[in-house]
Amino acid sequence: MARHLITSAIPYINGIKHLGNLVGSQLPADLFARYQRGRGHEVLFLCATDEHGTPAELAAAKAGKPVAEYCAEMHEVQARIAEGFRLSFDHFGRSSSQQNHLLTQHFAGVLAERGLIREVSETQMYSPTDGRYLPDRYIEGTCPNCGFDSARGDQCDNCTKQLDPVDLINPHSTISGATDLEMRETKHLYLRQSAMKDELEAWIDSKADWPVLTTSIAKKWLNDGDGLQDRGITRDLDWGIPVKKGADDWPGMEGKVFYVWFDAPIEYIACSQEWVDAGKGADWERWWRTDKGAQDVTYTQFMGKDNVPFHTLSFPATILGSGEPWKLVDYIKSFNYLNYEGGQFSTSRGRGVFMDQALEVLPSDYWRWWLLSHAPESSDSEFTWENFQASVNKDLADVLGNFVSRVTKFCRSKFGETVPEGGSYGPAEEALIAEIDRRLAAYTAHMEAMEVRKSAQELRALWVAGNEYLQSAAPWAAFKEDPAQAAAIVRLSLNLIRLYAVISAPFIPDAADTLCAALAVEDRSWPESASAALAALPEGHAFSVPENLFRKITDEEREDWQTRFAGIRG
RNA sequence: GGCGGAGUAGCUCAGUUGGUUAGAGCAGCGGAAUCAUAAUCCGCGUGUCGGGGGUUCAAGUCCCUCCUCCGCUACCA
Repeated sequence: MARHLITSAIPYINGIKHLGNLVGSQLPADLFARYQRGRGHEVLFLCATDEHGTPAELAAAKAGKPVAEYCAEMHEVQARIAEGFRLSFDHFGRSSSQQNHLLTQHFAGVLAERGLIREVSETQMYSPTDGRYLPDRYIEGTCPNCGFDSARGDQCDNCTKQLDPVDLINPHSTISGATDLEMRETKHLYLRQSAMKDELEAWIDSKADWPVLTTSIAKKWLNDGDGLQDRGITRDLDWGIPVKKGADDWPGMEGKVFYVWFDAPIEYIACSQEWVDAGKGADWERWWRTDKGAQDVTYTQFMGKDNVPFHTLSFPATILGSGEPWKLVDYIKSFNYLNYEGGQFSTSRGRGVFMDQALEVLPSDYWRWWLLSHAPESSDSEFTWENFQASVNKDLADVLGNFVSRVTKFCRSKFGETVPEGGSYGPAEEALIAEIDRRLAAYTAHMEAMEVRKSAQELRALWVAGNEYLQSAAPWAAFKEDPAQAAAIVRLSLNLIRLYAVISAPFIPDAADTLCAALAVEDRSWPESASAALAALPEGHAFSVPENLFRKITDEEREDWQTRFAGIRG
């Protein structure tokens, strides 16, 4: 039995994510986790909320709540929505957990001991009005290069020139509008990634099977300009993990916290400790420590392309730099972006469909199917309501749902609610079984390779094969001449439904559960061969006709949703 | 500007190491069937493979060049 450690990029705490975020990390990770569990492998699937940083503090302030309270509430909100989408995390943790505090401080201490952290004194914009240091992009002013009047402190959106906040003319805080900004000297810790460049590059180069998107981004950062740069891993903030050297204070770093992108990936590990402490597991080290049982673990990470640098470089630098036997990622599956009706999803402008809204409109299976079958793997892809309506109606309601309906109802009317006896399989049945065998192997191979769209395509083809068979076998015609023959056709078709339930579960878990319950299916193990799998329901096995699996989206609904989600949510 | 991705049928997309008349799903048109959620099944494709040039017996596929869109560009996360 193989062992799979699977993590999804952890969503940021300040608000509910849109469907683009979902399809870029959590959803494909869940697909893979469900598939591997279905195959009978041992899986630990982890996700968490990423809770630190300036945006979290500002969102809490805007909500008029202490940041700890705000994060706790938003964590609950995101956890409930994740359940709504049937994201099967073994644990949904928090980067603000006590476990992550200790582990992050541990890593910092070890890295310092090994000479991989240096202290840097630098100047940083401070806003007395806001009472905080401001990240570069929270400062706006006039671009000294092109005169654009809302250039951000890090880069001008108009002329794309990279800037330093001190270059801006008439700089002001985007939080308060305050103009009384001043440069203050402050000390920060930098992770000496540059010292690890060769080691990281050799590691990346050894990953020939990774998606081009993943390796090209990593190599760009490794070799761009002067090569991999050291990275600041602390911030002057109140909310975060206090800077400590292991269990000891860090002289000169009082009142500072670690930067979110230092502690967020470490939460992947801490999350497994939370999982144990929550009573859900017994041993986290056998997943993470190669000296304590993790040497046979396959670790796969899922993320959007914007997260790739942190997962290919910063986090591995932390792991490798520690010199300790932590499990490194084996495969990074990265995704492009999902666009919305000709533009981008926009959190700030409320453009597009957000996870909570999606569930208000339709059950999760509809969304899971569309999003996964259109996952932005090779390039950015686009959500349109028209495509969504057409795909869901055709694939789920017509091809799969109707197949279940016509088979079970025909059986009930002619033979009752038990798998009918009699008749035998002929050439048509053998041809079907051969086709299912072939397609099942292709489907399994695509799932194994995390080829999400191709998997969906092949799964759909398996559903279609059932309709083709049924149409040509025509049990409704056979019944008049040779009821035993009709019985054999129906028996095979009912077994097809059972097979569909089992293999479709990673995509549409609720429908799979409904089918398994209706057909009284006990054994949901992944089929190795079609002939065995299609004999699982024996003659005389009792079942019940399920409600229609999927309803259709009407034109009126589609039009209504199109206008409702065009912008400015709420 | 730099780096990366993309540009293939009305729409969404496949097209391994260059090799017969460039494919799938949807939509559209015609037909079959009537078990079923008016669902299903069968048949139907004259596409400048973004433009131009080149290599080759042979290019969607390799090289050069140009155009368009998108992402990243290290202090948002």
